[in-house]
Amino acid sequence: MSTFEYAMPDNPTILIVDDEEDVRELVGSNLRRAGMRVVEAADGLQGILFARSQMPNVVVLDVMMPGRDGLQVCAELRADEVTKDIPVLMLTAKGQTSDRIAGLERGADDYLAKPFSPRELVLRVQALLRRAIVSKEAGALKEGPFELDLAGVKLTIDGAHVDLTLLEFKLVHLLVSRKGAVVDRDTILREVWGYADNVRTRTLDTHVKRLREKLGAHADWIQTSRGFGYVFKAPAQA
Amino acid sequence: MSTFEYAMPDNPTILIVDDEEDVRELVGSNLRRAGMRVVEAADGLQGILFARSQMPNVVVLDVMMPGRDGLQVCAELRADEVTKDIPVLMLTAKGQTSDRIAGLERGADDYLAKPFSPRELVLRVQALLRRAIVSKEAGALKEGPFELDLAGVKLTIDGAHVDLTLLEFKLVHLLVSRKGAVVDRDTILREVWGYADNVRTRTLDTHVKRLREKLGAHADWIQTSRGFGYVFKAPAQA
DNA sequence: GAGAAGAGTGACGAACTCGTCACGCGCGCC
DNA sequence: GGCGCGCGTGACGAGTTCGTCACTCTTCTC
Repeated sequence: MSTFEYAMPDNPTILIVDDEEDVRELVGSNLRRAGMRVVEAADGLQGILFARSQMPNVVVLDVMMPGRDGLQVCAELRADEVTKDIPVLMLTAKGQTSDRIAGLERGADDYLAKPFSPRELVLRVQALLRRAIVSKEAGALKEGPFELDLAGVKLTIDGAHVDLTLLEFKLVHLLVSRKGAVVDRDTILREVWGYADNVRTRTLDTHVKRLREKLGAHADWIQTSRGFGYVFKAPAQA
Repeated sequence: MSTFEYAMPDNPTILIVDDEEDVRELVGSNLRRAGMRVVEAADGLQGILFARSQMPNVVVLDVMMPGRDGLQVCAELRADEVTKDIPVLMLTAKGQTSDRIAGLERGADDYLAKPFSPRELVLRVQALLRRAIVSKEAGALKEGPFELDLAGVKLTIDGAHVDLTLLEFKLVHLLVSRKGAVVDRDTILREVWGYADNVRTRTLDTHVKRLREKLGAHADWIQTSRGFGYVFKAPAQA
């Protein structure tokens, strides 16, 4: 069984907030070795300022700090519209469950107790980065040869633009976003056309036909589930 | 300092995969009490089947199971296009760092060692759900009274739906996404209409007029910068 | 195999979308 | 203040989109 591999963002920025220089150095060098750009803040206030100005991809945040502690910093990041969505991984002494709960309640995404394996730290940061990737891709959808650009209301298949009407785009978007699952007729009519349930109409059939015509050789990615609805999935092999 | 609060998705679905019925019951009752819908699978294979058919919001997955263990299940979920993005939280016996590392390497998002606090479990599931919320919101844009749903190609103003043509939607989307910045005519024509630079046309003027008509009382959010283009910004006060 | 039901298909026409034109209004410069 | 230019406006018409209809084909059940 091979190790799972995700693509990483190019040179992600990680902000380390810890008053202990040796911890910053340990964490920093390991993250740099893993291909990340590291910014260091020596206290909570500096951490908040850097989070706002640098917009890092992940914040690694020590709980025990003089002045503003990690719990306070996390709460402030979450309360600020600019930084509220930045993933936060908290470092703590070999603390109790109650400490971890306090952090999670303040919006932390993950927790790691000192002393920790540098390898585990890197992997946890990478797991948080993966979630950010999924988030970034929400404005686009790629399945098989199909690529939907939601902002531009554009479909391309194997790199070639396919000219769709708005209704056709909504239809293929619904089916692609539920790839592999049969979407029943009432659901399609409700979500694409805004119809109530149990409406008798042939317009869906007509639009599926028109969409398939435009998909050309890839028409068979949209398959009929008789008596139920339609499903977007790869054609069976010959 | 008050506890941080995030909105939760309506009735999220959590899939629990564990061969021990008492663990499934403990985890399940706590998640249900927290407002979540719970699906249970008694072994790895059933877990994979349910993940595909139910598309849960989070999978809670035990490592130690006869037959297909949690590491294998996680790897298979990640290898499958349909389930690859579902967040996975792994449960293990009081294991070593090396076990956690193996799970993270196979694509798990989080880890919790038995015995665990039910409160901590709920919070960690909620943290994973929050990440899913951020992901869902990437397809929306909100500025002042304007809300654009990119996936649905829908504009609402102060909660009221505004019926736009595709071109009008693209136009308002471009302006809103650059809120406060003047977008010059050539840029608008290029990005919305696909025209080359220096095209002489009045169609933009006409469409801005039509869009303003549809915006009614909010027409003055779209302002003319004479000789340059248009800008989306809050109207000056009287 | 027969019949019923569901989906595919081609064609029609109403409604909508979009670009252009010509006139009028407003702004900025001399 | 006058003039020129840019933008607003109403109207027109070509082209497109969309829903419906009727016929045909396919699938499923008895």
